[in-house]
Amino acid sequence: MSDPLHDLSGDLVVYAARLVRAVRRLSDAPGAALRVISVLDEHGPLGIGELARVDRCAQPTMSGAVASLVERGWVEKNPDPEDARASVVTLSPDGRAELARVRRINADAVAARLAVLPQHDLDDLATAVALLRDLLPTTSEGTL
Amino acid sequence: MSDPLHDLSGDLVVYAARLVRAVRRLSDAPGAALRVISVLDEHGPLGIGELARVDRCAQPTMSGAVASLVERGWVEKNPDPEDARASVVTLSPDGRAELARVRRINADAVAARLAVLPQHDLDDLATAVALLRDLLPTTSEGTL
DNA sequence: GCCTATACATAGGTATCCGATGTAATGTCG
DNA sequence: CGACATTACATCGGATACCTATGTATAGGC
Repeated sequence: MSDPLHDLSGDLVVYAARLVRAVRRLSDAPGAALRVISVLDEHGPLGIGELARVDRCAQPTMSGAVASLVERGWVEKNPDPEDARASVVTLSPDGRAELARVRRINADAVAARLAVLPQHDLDDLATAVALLRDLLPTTSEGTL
Repeated sequence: MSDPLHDLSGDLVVYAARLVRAVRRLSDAPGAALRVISVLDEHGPLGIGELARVDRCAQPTMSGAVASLVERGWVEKNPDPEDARASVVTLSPDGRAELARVRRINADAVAARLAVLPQHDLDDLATAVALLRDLLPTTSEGTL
């Protein structure tokens, strides 16, 4: 009855969720905002709809998220020169700095904790990161 | 300037967050409710305050979460026989069934995805799960 | 019997999401 | 070229999930 692959897959989600929840409290920046600027950092300037698809949220949600990011000065929103309906959202220097700040906070916490866990070495960490990264399709849409 | 431990630690959080976000959409159950019944499943009956500490949320938040769980029939809330101020929250059979259902959905998705990733074997998954699990202190309170 | 600490509940506010719906620009097709 | 569907967003109304501040009742020390 016990299927190791299945059981471990379930555990992976549970522990990943708890890690994320613990780390989120370390910085006061809203999670939704961080996700958006993180996506912009990786993909470059994108429209509202594309951002929503990549972030797996509805388009109105992304409209609101981008509006609040503009208020914070973390992104710029300009009309698309090639399509008067569309917008182009660009990461600003302040947004890039904020992203770096939060990532550093997260990394500090995880790295410090790992340093006192002798049973896990750098290879284990690299393995975990590669597995989590590969689990999510970048563009296509599977069940995940 | 590049520190592999630090960089990988940051990436771990980013990819874990994306995995969790992707998986959350697979079931329609509220995430807060699932976390609470998951904690009850592991720890057994707990009071409101203890639940809040374990789940890293404020006590009023947990009061509300438990109230909605009682409405759904997933937990029972009874007065603590040894302390008239306190309550004891207990996982119900329906709650246990819901927990199993969502865990199965999550595990199915992750396992299916891993099955088509030849570069990751069961050992890699076990390594990742162990690392994520050990990252979080069970009771004490570090920076994580 | 006080007085403080503890276990919750309530009130009020913010952030984050959703679906439904409206608007304006784009592309298509006869 | 004009009707029409499609696309890219914005707005609205509402739900959920958090928070802080504050109130209430019981417990326990002296």
